[in-house]
Amino acid sequence: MDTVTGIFDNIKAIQIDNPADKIISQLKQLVTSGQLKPGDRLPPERVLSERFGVGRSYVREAIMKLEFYGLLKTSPQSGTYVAGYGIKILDSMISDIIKINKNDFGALIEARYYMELNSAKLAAERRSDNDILEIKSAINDYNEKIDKDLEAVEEDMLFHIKVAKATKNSAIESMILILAPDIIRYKIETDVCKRDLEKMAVQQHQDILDAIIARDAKAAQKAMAAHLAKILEASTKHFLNNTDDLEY
Amino acid sequence: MDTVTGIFDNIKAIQIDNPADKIISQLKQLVTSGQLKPGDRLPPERVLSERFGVGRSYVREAIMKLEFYGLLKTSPQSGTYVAGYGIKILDSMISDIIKINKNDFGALIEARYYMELNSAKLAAERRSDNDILEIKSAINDYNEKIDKDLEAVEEDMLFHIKVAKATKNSAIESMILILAPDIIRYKIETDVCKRDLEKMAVQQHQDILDAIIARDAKAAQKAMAAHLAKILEASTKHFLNNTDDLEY
DNA sequence: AACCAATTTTTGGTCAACCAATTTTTGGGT
DNA sequence: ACCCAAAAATTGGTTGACCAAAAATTGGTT
Repeated sequence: MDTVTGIFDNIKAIQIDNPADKIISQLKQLVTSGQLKPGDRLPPERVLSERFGVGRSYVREAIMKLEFYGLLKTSPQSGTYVAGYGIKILDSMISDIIKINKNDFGALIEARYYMELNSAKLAAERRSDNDILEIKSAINDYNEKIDKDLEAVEEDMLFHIKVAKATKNSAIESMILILAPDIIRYKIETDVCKRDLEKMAVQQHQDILDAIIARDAKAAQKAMAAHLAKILEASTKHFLNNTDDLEY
Repeated sequence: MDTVTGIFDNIKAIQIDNPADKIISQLKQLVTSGQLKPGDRLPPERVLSERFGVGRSYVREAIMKLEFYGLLKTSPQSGTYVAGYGIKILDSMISDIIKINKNDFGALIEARYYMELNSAKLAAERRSDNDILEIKSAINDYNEKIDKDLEAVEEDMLFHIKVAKATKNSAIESMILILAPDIIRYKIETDVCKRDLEKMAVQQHQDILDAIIARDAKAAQKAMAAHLAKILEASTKHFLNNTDDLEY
């Protein structure tokens, strides 16, 4: 036995969590325990870092994260304040923030599916002429790749992003954007887009575009549903789903 | 003239943007100019901070942000790498990330509307018995506040969050969560929820719950649409909307 | 020439010190 | 007692320095 590493091999795995997330947990506890009430000012960053036994960087990171979700508001030379939301909702939201970005693919694909249905619908209602041009361009890029028998996952995603842009709703656009990378990763990893499916997509994209051009919201939604049906079906088997009813 | 401040009053206002966002812009330029190709390793943080003339903290903040959206991946003692996505989509996504979180309320409310319709539907399909209990509890909290003639914006939001939890889809839950604070702010600022609307909500919440208990997806969706109709209508006047078709 | 172990360098991770603006305290003047 | 300006303390903002781990280099052995 030249080394003793074998014994400790599976020790280090614990404590993988980001320090910032642990700080968020601690802050949550401060809120739930009543030590930190809505509207209160947080202790100074220095105090927090000392009390939590961690560098100030992590405290700031945690605060930034919480601020991103609207739970904290920090004013430059004044302090950081808790949103005036009420303890119950604060508690609930902090809990969810911690487990955010640990989504399973099934949930991601499904969320995207519903999001995109609405995206297509609203795009059809509100698209400008320039939107049409951009979507056409994205379709062309996709088709070129397919013609050359190349992978075109990103070009497909870009098409969807352009459609989302046409909705003129920045919130919806942002959401589809947030989902995009995971979707791409999923598609590539699971090879859910077989060659024949990609060929079919050429026509499906065109159908969606045609409906958007015609400002036919219902047709656009239906075409999008058809386009996404396969990937939804393949990825949400763990949900008790019934995809045959398409009227959302 | 005791002071000369008057002259400089409107000088400082420029340069309001977060330094991190400017770094993201610069990184975007590196990508578009071809100096940084997909899959490449970024220059070390120190180099970037020097080249951009800014502290390393901001570089790290920008990288963290980009990493959150899946565009970068940083490995502890190795380096930060660009996602292998293709220049066009990278460019498009970075652009959108910069303008994220600057959503107008109209977009927010609308996005939430569609999200919640699906939330209600999926909740009806997948709710557990415990979900029912939690939703009931949220409804009770809301009703108590209303009975006492108190504001109950947060309690209402909590109801919606509980419904979202019942979907068992963490992605959808997260999205509703992200939208929640802005919605609350909007409601409070615009006083869109008049007293009579809040009274109506008591019954509407119950309708939604009943549909969820009955596992009637369509009814749940419809009830949710009715519940959100007013606020949607009030906030999306700048969109050319037709809210009378409820089949999403 | 090829391989491998020891060493050096480079990397992101972490922390502590400094800065400017704000707020609070102080103390002299009225 | 009150007021107001000056100084001290406190705040988040910003920067640079140190750490351990990983990668690259080196140099000797086969």
